[in-house]
Amino acid sequence: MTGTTEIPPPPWRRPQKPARQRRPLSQELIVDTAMRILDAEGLDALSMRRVAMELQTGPASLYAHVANKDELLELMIDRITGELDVPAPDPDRWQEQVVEAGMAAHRVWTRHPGIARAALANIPLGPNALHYTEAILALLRAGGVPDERAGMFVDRLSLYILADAVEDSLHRERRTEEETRQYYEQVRDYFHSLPADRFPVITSMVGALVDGGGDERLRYGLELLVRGLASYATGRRAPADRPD
Amino acid sequence: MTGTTEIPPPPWRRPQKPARQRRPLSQELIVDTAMRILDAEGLDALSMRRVAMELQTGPASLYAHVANKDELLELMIDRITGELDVPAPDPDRWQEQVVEAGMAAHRVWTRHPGIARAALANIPLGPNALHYTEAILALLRAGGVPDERAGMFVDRLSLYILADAVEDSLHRERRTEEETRQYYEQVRDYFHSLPADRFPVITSMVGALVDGGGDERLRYGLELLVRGLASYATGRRAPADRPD
DNA sequence: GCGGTCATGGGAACATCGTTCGCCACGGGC
DNA sequence: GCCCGTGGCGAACGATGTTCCCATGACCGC
Repeated sequence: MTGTTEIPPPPWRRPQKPARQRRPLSQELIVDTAMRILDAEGLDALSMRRVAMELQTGPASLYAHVANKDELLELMIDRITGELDVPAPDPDRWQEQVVEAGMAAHRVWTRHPGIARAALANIPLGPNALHYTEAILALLRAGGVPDERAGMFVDRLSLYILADAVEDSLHRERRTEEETRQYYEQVRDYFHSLPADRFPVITSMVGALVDGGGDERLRYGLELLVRGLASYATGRRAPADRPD
Repeated sequence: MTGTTEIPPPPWRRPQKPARQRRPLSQELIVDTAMRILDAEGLDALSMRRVAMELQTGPASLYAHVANKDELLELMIDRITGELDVPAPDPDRWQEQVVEAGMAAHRVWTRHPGIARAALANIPLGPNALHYTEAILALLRAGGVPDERAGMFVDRLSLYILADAVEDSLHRERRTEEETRQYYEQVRDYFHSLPADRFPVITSMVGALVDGGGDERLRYGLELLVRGLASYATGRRAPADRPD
């Protein structure tokens, strides 16, 4: 804060003072910059030193507002959890709603490249995560899922979504889009080149093994989980549980 | 240079030569010792230096037999994949068989603490992994699952198993058995202390959220996936797909 | 036999990383 | 008006994966 009765600064000292501007360095500011680095360059580029540099200071300064890197990651994860959104329950469409919510959550995680890796470590329990859990549970309850089933289901669901996001980030980080295509081409050829007598099943179904992009696989897993949950329903069959 | 006409070694230098025994340092030997360290102290303790120290040499020596740490991890993962086992297909029990195979695979991964984290990065494609995939696919085919479904299913199944193993290892590494119990106690209390008007669903089903150990949760997820897969069956209902 | 070549073995160093130590400057309470 | 606590931060510590460069020793063509 520049005082009210400031003396006219000597001209040759002029450029130094504004460069040394008093940036009040708070936990929020630190998380802000960390998020910016994460979104732009991924988790591997996020180091304490990098954050400090962005704030034009040394790494030691951060530790006054953040216990360590793990806490910083937790704060970031909690903030990201706040971006998760769940639709209002529609009992007739609960299965599709759960699948769509899962797809949306996956999109949120991959929007911040690599952070899913850290999120897998700390089960989030902040207010944002609670709201999300509450909303999913409401969806399930509206669909008639008994509580004992629903409780564990949300746990398994978020584990699956995070795992897929982690896998995505790990693959994306070492290959470009084009290299990934070539890689899958090679895998396909490799499968085809296998001896059919030792791998009769694999060689006869290469297409089913390697076809399908990330989104398709993700959705398939979500559907497996949801239909599995629906299969426990005792009396009435859930609406979407018909053969296709 | 020790010439051909070697002078008789001084007695006090004697014990040095056998200690400096020529250990021929091969890729297999490196993987062996790395596995020993992993099993005894976990993935975090596994560093190039640690492996080199165990072999009484410097870290640089390893790079003649192993391109880098990632390749070493890949070799270890491939070896571990060889421990995976799948029962011979019994068409009447294919659902239980898949679940049991999943539980067994999880046991293999957690027997080598932390390695699942690395396995999530590199989808294994070595011969051992192929045999495993082949066996699971045979199980599914015997159960009457169409190929297009089965292909993606094995992918999702192993992703889920690995994810659960990763979660386990991450939690186990920061807390002892007793601390974990206390931790869950705290979570339970925390859930109970939440305002019921803002979190009506969560507060009314705390038990369903926190109860159940790791194995129970793992099995539940496996059953979700398998029952989900069975629900696609068009004609006949799969044997185990009855309400309970 | 013998000299040269080349892969293996390894000591030292480099570039990072997360984190801690100790000092500096400032600002509000006695 | 002094004084002490606290935020800021340069420097350093210990660890990591990896590379440089040199010594050693075995093999191979002459």
